[in-house]
Amino acid sequence: MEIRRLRYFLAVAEELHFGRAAARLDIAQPPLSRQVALLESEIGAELFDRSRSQIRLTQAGSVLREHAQRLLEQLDEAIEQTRSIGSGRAGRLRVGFSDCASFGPLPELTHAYRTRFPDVDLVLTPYGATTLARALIRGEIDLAVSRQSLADEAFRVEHLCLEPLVAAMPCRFAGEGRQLASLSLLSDWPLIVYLNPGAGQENDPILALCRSEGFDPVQCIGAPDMRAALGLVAMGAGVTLVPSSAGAACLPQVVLRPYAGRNPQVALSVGVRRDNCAPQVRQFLELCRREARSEPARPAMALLA
Amino acid sequence: MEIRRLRYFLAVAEELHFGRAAARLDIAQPPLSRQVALLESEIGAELFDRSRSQIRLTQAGSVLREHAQRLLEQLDEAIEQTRSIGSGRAGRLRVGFSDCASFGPLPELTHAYRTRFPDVDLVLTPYGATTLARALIRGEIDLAVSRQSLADEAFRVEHLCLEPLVAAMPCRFAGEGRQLASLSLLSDWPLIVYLNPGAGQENDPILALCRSEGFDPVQCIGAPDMRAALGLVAMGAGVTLVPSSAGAACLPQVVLRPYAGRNPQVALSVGVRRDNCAPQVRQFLELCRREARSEPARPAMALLA
DNA sequence: GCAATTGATACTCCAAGAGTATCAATCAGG
DNA sequence: CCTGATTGATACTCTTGGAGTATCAATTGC
Repeated sequence: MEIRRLRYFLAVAEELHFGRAAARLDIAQPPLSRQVALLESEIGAELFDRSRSQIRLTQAGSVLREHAQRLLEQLDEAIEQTRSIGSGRAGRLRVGFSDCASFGPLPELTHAYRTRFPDVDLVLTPYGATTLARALIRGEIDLAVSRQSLADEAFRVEHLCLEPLVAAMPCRFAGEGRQLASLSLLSDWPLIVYLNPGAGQENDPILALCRSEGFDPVQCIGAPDMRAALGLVAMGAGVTLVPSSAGAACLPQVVLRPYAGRNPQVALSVGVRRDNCAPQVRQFLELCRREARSEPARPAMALLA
Repeated sequence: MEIRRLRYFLAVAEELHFGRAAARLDIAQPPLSRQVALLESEIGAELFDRSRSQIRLTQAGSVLREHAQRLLEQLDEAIEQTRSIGSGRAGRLRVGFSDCASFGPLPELTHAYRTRFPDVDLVLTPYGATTLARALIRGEIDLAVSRQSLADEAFRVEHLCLEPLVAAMPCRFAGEGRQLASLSLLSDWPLIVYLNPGAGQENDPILALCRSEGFDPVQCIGAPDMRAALGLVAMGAGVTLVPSSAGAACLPQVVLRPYAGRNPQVALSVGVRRDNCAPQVRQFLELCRREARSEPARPAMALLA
């Protein structure tokens, strides 16, 4: 059974005239007659009553016509839907993000993507820092957005943006100035670290930064994520460093202060499995790159305005 | 788009292995790869992720697989249904009958047909004597069963059975004997005629029979159908002649009496348009012929037993 | 690093579909 | 009742496209 025969049959069933049907199909009449006859012998049923000059559908032909019409419509629809998904206009995109990625450009990016691709089902799932990479490896998500490094052979990682770090400290610790003259001014308070909760605190990049600035904090407190770290700061437990965009989620008891000196420009990065070449992924990443170009990282001072 | 490509694609989607899929389809692997590639370029979407040694379905492929599976099932079902109707195992058969055809072999015939072809929707519609032939001409029914003659160039007519006529008279008119010595014994009572209500009474075959037996009834009363005629007999309005099988519908005030002499053996006939070669019609008529052979008309005396 | 597996490619061959010419049957009109 | 027109079927040829064989390239597992 070939679709062509159904199409030919349907044309004849609608025109009830081999000549007109052939013209509509843009073929000659004899092959049309032949194909319909082949269809009839294939099914084993007369589809047309040719006893008069005006042909008519038999019962069997009438039923087949309805089926054929429905089938061809469904086929077109299936192809169109498949094409949409293949082009990235439709389908599904699963983005996992670690908690501290909620701040920064991700909300705007997802909004832009949804606006550009309203028929894609964008599934956003928060993950803990340790489970995000695993979800990406297992294929539970297509994209992983995180501030942690997603270094893995199987991943391709792009930076969404680079943000300077700023000091987060309780209001009552904070001095007058808008900017800390040096990061070492924080050395008297406990340092709250949170970036790699899975790994040991000793490897934390914030702690490493402090050491490179020439001091060791009096104490090091681990927190599972940035939000928890800011909570600890609000409670006066210590100080920490956060990306400047974290200001959006800052608690009233906390002030953010840029500081002079070396600033490692913490990155928000997006990871994707190298073997994932889904158009939805590709287009999301392209959108990321465009946004990154058009909207450079806000200067650290902006959040104090 | 050709069905073959969908079948090939589905095989690969299920096996996730071109070699095994090709073996299942009983073709070589290269043409299978080619056809799948052609399907992909036709749709304009990658259907398989071939980046690893183990191929996988893409989103688009996964969606197309579901559609293809459903479509192919529906196609098979459509063909099977069409085939059933074309063979006469399923479909619809519209039988019209005039009232007086309810008596005689029609009930048993329809029952036998329904038993033999349970999937055919047998539509039985009663018609008045005048509307039956019109319905057949218009194609509103496939078969017309009637005791009237359905003579028309466009019809093919077969006799279902021949039945002797018997006299129907009110109990109080009836004499002692089980059989009338002669039809002319009825000459003193009004004759009720009903066979051709559309045509004039003068052409009624019952009246003609009486005349050929050598008498004119004292009066001639028209009735629209046999049931009405028997009602008139029950009310003592006169006498009539009915097919012997009418005993089944006889009222208690009426007795049926065979009579000696010429009996025109009224026929129950079935008419069909010559251009109607539907298998349901053909098989119904074949059933009629078989029944007619296996069950000859009951002798008139039987109904008195 | 090498052998094995697996899908893609190049090329040939054949079958099936499409075109041309023509026939047969039906129907309308004189 | 005959004739011409219409319409679908048939015979034959040609071309397109699908299938087979041989082979290559890439990936994977030992």
